[in-house]
Amino acid sequence: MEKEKIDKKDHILDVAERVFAEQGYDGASTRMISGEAGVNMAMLNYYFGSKEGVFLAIFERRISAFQSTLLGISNDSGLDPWARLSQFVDKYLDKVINNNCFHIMLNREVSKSKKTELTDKITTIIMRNVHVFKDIIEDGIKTGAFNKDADRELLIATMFGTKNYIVNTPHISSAILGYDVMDTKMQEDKLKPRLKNYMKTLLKAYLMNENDNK
Amino acid sequence: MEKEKIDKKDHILDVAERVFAEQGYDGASTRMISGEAGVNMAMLNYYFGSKEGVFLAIFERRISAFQSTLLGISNDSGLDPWARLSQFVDKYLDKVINNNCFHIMLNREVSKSKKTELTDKITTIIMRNVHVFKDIIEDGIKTGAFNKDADRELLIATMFGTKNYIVNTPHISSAILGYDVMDTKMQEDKLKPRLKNYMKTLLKAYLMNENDNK
DNA sequence: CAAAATTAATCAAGCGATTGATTAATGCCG
DNA sequence: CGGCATTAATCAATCGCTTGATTAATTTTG
Repeated sequence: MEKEKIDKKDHILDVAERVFAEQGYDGASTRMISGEAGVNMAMLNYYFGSKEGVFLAIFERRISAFQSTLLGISNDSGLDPWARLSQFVDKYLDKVINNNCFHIMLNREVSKSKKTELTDKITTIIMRNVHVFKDIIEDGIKTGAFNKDADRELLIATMFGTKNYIVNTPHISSAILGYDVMDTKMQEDKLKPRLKNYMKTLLKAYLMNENDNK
Repeated sequence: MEKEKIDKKDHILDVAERVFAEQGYDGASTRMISGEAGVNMAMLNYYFGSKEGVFLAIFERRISAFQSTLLGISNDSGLDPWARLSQFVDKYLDKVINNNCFHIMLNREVSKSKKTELTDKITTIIMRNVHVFKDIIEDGIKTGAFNKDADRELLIATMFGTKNYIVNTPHISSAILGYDVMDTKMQEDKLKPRLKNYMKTLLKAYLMNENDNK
């Protein structure tokens, strides 16, 4: 059959990513995942070694692509700070909303207040994104383009926190916005442009207004 | 023994709240909770009926106090919009940071993308806080105090999202801020005043600046 | 003593993981 | 090419363990 023969491993990871986002890591069982993926349970261990192996494999798959996206932004050092920041917002929000299941899963696990090997690993990954953003902000402050007494660290919380609120708690944000934020078409037509525009307006208001931030 | 005889039920709920925040609902076992609370496992079911009963009892205990806090703010209709907003930020952040374990636990469960009876219940609770905030914003826009083309819905995401980012992912925010955000003393001395001040500056910049938000 | 509180022991169900057997795919050699 | 050997993929069955919950017996309390 000449039809699309998507890789079976990839298919399992797609399903697992969704189920982990739906139920959480502990709430999702290997039987659930294998059942919904239409494969025998033993295949998960055959391919990925263990349940945690499946979880980590989902990471491996997403991270590399994400890293290259980020690096593409921070390397455009020819641009002025605001253009770089603007580009970061656009590309970052695009990527995150496209991979919303992954980011729900990721942030859910890191919100355990007890440190584990896994939360440490996730923390490291997230901090890479944070540093790209922070570097742009600090560069802008240094060159005088951005307000010098802006709170850089808490602005990070606002940038990623706003995004998380929309993406990670879909029931809440859907109720607030009035449409299903998990729906792909809605994301493209409404959510993405609105969120991008809002985020840039907010950042500009805080970083580039005339008032003293005190 | 005349020593402090704090209610045993309350003690169990205190411990359970912390363990749920540390491990998540599914990750926390009844043996863990009873063990750390120093009571027999069967006592959980004796007092609260089931594991879910413990979870819900934690809610009951926190919600009523929280509601009165919120109502106290929205009823101060003599104040101008900015004063009300400012008061909301202060009181809300105080309350949330004091009960950080509860809010970690709460947001963690609602970030499951699959709807359940429990996530619906939590969504309803969270939406009450959201409406208090939204009413203040809309009132301010109506009276002309706030920028008329501000995105009210996404500003909600920023207000609660920024807070969540700091409170719910303590490993991340501690790494960014350079101190332990779970430490009570640090919260009082550094986190609370800084976050309150930042949040109000950010809101003012977005809602009350001169530039057109387009 | 009677009621409430507390305990250890036990239960069925579900968990992740492994097993050994079976089938499908691939490689190798004459 | 054709037949055998080797590897990869898949399966049902089951392992040992942990889970949340319940029991029946015991202790504490008023």
